Amino acid sequence: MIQDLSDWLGISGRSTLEQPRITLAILMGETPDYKPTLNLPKTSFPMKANLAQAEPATLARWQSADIAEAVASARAGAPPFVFHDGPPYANGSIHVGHLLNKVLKDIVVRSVGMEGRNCHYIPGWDCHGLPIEHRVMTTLVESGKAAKIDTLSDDHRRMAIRRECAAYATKQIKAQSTQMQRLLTLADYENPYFTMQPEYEAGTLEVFAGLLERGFVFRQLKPVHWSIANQTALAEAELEYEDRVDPSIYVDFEAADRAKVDAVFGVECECTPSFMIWTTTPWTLPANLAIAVHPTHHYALVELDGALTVIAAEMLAKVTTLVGATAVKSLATVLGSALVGLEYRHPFCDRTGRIVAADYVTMEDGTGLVHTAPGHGDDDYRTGLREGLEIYCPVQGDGTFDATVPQWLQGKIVWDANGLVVEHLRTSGHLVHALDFTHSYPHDWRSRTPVIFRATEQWFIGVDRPAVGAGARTGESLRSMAMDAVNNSIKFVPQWGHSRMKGMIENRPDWCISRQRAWGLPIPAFRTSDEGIFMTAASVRAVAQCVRTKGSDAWFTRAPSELLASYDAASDPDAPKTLKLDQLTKLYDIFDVWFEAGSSWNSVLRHRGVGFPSELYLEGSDQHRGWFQLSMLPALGVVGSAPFRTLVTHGFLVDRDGKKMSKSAGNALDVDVLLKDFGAEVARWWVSSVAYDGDIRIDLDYFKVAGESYRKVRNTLRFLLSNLYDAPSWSESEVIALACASASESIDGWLMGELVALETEVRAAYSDYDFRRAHLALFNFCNETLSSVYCAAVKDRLYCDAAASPRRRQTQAVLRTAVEVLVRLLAPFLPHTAEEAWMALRGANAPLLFVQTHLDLAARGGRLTTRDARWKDVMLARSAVSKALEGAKSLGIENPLDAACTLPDAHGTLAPFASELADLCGVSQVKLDATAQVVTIADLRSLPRCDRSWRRDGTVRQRSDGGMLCDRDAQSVGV
RNA sequence: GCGCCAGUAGCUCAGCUGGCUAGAGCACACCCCUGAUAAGGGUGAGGUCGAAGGUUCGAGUCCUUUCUGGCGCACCA
Repeated sequence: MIQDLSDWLGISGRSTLEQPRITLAILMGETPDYKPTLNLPKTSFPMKANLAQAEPATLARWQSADIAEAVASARAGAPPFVFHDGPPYANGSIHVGHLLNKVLKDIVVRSVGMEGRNCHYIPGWDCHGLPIEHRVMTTLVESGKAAKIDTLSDDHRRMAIRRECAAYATKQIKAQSTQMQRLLTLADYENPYFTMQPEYEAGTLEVFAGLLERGFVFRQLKPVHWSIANQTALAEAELEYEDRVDPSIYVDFEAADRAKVDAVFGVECECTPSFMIWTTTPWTLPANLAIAVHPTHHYALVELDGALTVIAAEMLAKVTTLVGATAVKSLATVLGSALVGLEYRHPFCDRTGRIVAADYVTMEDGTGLVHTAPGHGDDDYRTGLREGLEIYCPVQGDGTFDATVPQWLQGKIVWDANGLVVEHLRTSGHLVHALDFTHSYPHDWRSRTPVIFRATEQWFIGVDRPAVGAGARTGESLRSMAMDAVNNSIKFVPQWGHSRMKGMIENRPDWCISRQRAWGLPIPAFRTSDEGIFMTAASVRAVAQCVRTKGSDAWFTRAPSELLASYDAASDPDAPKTLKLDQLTKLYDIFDVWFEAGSSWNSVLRHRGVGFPSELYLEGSDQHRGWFQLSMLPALGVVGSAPFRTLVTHGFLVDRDGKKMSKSAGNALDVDVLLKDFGAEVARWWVSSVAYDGDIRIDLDYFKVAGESYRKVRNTLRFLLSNLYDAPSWSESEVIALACASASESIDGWLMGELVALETEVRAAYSDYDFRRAHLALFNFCNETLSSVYCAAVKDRLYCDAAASPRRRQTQAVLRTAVEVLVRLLAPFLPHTAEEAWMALRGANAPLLFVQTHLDLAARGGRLTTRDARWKDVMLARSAVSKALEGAKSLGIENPLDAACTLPDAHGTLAPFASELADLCGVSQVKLDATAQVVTIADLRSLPRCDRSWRRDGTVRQRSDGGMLCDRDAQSVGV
């Protein structure tokens, strides 16, 4: 609604449009140029961030000034915040997952530091293990060195490999460290921890000694992939799957007691029935101890060409066709569970086995009755453990049978045994059918020979064994302690981590901690002269002492007596009575790398005096099963409590379609490219914006978005800084006091209220690890509160008021306070940019931003600590004006300074703000009207425009210098 | 197959214990400014809330099933 100008002014009779005096200047056609008289913005803080070049410079400055050390000493006496880095594996270039993880951690380190806490963050690396050994071995094989190494003695061979691995790991760590520092992360990179450091290894052995002492450690048979050619256990990564032809045989196992089978099926058999099994590894039959059936599938007793056989009902047709049976008659059917407990006679070993139930039995291949040899299969092994069967493995390391099998098999190698077994079964009448079967079969990646599954002795940490001896929580098992910790003492962020980890702990099996490799920390066990095992808590501690100074290489280069130099059998209650140290020989199992990483709370937090427990562990959600759990179990066993109070997990990065990232799929983003194209700050800004608790989509486009948003924040900072070039050099407390003294009804007062709220909100979000919330609050504050509202409103007074006018100075005090607050709040996300702004504000010799703490305006702001609720109406009025102005454009009022507006103010709520409304709405004049219903716009284009402020506020007239100026500008210029 | 999680405008996300016409930012369209200018401002158009059932006076919000995707585990005798 547009009113006539004279109506609006309410001065229709008396015109303010006086005939201006015609000055000489105007006669001469000269208009004074007022631009030089304005206080236009000026700053050294550039609009263009140029991050790809500027960040490395900042980094170099930080490194040469050792800011990690500077921050540490500044916080020396402050309350500690213990935060512990989970060690990434020292292999390969860092990927975007590392970027996410390390930046999130750095945000914690820096935000906690800004709160004044002392956070000594030590970065770590996981160094041992198969991926490195595998990679090194591949190189050695390719270069032909492996053959030479193989000719060395065991200790020398292992040392040769270990030296290569250590060199490789060291190189990887160096490269990764550089990349992580390039992400502008703040950590003690001068003193990182590596799991291969001697002191670290000693710390790991101490943990192991503690577990041994509490009775959690035991040795037991377990099937592993075994290379006959190399006489070693192999890990999954060392296997290559190739097609292989094996005999596929169907075998009848005769029931031990006909009457019991009769009873189960409710029929009377005329001859002894059999259970038909299927296998493609006939050589494992000598180790058969059981037959597994599925408890809820149906099994039929059938007459097959005169013989009675039990077979899964579902498999009947398939099997009879295959074996070519002509007369098939099903006599009765029962559930698998009914068969459980029945016994059968082993076809060629003098013993009986029994039927057991197993859920993993499928109806895809075979007969639905699964040959079970606990010494030769993982499933079989678990079934065996559950059923209390012996983990029987008659096959020796060289692939031959021992003396426990029938004589015709003794000493035969398993591959020859296949044929022998088949022939034997054929002769004895147990073989129902045999054919060749081609399947994918694991092979040793080095010798290219097929591997076998063979039970070997391994070390375990039992999760259900009660703690024994003196110490915390005697009688409790690791599982029960872990359940207690998960349920009662650990805080999970996000919350669902609780149920996830609980489920995992409920189900986890005993922890197999031994590996048969060279690149790792040896399990310091010895073999005694009478073939026993010697390893006690005290002996492990003695070896730990040796390792502390000489490293774990000592195990390979020293004699047992040297390794046990500090061991005193007399004072070791667990020492075997007949112990003869000089007759010990070393065993060569190494620790699962998870055990090493899982001991970091001891090797790093306790040994280096950082503090225990850690306030926080922060890793990807895969670590619920990994590092979190495998750190918690040893700590519970040794200390009785978890090594962390809070677990924060982040999800995994997926591509824009939600698909997993992988190099092979070609959807992986290269960190170096991101840093080059966007800079670490934009990457960090993106990380801070992400909802990290679930899957995180990542794409170049999202970095573009983050870059835009970063620029917005940067430009807002720039605007603030650029209007402070001539501000008095207030001290921090002076400027805060001045800013906080802003009148509640002033734009400055409003901004101060918003600023206090922002500081409170962002700090709370940081402490909740809700970085996204902090990010959004900061962005909205810069984008909306500052850029769109405050800066726009305050421009006029900053540019046009006399430089030293109280009103302008007041606003400058608020601007300065806003920068002080923002720079601190932004520092955890954007350390480089925040510091850049900080130095633009305080000069290059300013004290280090990262040793500052938050201003804590809420505690210092007096009446501004809460927002003034009256501003809500003012802001509503402001947006109503925006809309009205939009409508006025069609009438030719395109520039808001050409407009005046009337605001309805029935209850006088706007009245106290009257003097600020024109600036706030960006128009030349505002009038309040108690009777108006809607905002109305008036066209001021026929009023003279101030040459300096471009406003048409009704006071514009020609001044002594010949220019058309409003009162305020005339005063500013002094005419 | 099992456990945990997610699925709301083109994109990233808010929507608490179920209740007015489902919100924000970005992107987009149109416009303004040219004294934050390889900047700044305004307005606007975008959604059958993965799908199907159910509970309820009423569901994006609760229950069941299902689809898609992620993490972890198990499995191929």
